[in-house]
Amino acid sequence: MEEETEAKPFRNKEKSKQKFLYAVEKILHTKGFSGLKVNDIARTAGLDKKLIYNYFGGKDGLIDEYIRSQDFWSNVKDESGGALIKDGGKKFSKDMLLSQFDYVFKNKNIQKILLWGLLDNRRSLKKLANDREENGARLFEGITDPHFEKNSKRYRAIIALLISGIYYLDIYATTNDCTFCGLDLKSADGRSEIENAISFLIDKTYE
Amino acid sequence: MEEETEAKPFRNKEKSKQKFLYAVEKILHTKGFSGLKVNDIARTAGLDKKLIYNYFGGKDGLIDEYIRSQDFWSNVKDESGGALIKDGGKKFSKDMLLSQFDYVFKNKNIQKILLWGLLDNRRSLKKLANDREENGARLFEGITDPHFEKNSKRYRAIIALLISGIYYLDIYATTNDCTFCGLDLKSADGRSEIENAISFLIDKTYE
DNA sequence: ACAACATATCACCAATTGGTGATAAAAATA
DNA sequence: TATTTTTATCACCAATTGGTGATATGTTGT
Repeated sequence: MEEETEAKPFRNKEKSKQKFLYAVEKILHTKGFSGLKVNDIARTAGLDKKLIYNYFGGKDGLIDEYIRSQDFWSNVKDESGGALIKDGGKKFSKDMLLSQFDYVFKNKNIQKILLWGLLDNRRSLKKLANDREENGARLFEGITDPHFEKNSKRYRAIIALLISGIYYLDIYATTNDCTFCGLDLKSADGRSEIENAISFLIDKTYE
Repeated sequence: MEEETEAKPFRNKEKSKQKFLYAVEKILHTKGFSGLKVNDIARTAGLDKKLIYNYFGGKDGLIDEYIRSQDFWSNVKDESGGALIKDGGKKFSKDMLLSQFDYVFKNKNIQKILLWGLLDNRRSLKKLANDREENGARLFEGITDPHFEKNSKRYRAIIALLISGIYYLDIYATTNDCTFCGLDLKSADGRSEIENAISFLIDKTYE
């Protein structure tokens, strides 16, 4: 059934590296952090563990490369072309928060990496944090800081609280069956309630 | 120097159990979750690991008991004696959130346990979650639900977001040097900015 | 004193961990 | 073809993991 063109080599370094990266993802998804053992990773990838040392310098190097391969902020884009500056970034903020709430809930890999950022502080995780900060800087310095003037820092604090709350609730909803403040964060009903709250708070902030 | 009364027995089951619980805390504090190995725990406690199996049934039992020993919500009390119902729980909500922001930041053990709630879902962690839910239920059902009526669920969602945000930011601040939304969450300045935001959002919610 | 019991230690186990040098097999090059 | 380089496997290592039965030592009651 799977007749491959024999032209491309059977042994392929890049393909093998990809297999390892995918193995990390798979184990992370099924067993969590504690399941990330070199032996397991190699077995999952269907390759010898020695290659992990040859190609990535060890388990840490492999994990670092996996983290770097996840492009977290790719879904947050300013699609309106700068026309929204007039509202002080209100619509952009709201859209960004709501899309993050949905994105992080669906993307379990990102959840794991966010958790990593709370457990460890690897070098590779700092790249992610810096990405977030740089991404935010564009919004803050360019749009909201001028709009809120004296209260610009309070606005940053509000966004920090909401982003963090969104992360936490999404991760909590995934690993936990329990409700949070009486809301079922897995149900469409509970989630739309959170969305309403986000929208409401942004509206009030811009009043 | 340490002349102890020879009356109390040198071998003491309860004292030994306490040593194990303290060892868990110590390791959690220094090495984190991954350092919690039976051998290390026993060595840290200065006792034989066999006792962990005798007294707690194993590592999991020990950890469960450690988690149960942490009384999370002890610091959240309604000290006003019901006189604050007239304001719809506004002051209580604000005080509760602000004190949690401070408490979780200072209490690193609680941070670890909160993280645990996002990683695992142990039985013992559900007790904590239930405590939080029951604690919240008193506030919601008794005070804020009647006050907000139709919007009672939105209020719950707002509190959920703020509590979660507070947890995340506190944990983030502890394990990370980086800023969050341009705010230094370790500095008094950055933290008071968050406090202002919490206060501001609650005010707006009650408007 | 003695036994009976609770408390704690020890020696040892199999399985798994991270890690490496020698070697095989495939590809590229000549 | 023969040679060299890259890619991958294998066998093996020491250290650590969780776990237990036999044993020692302290404590209590008679």
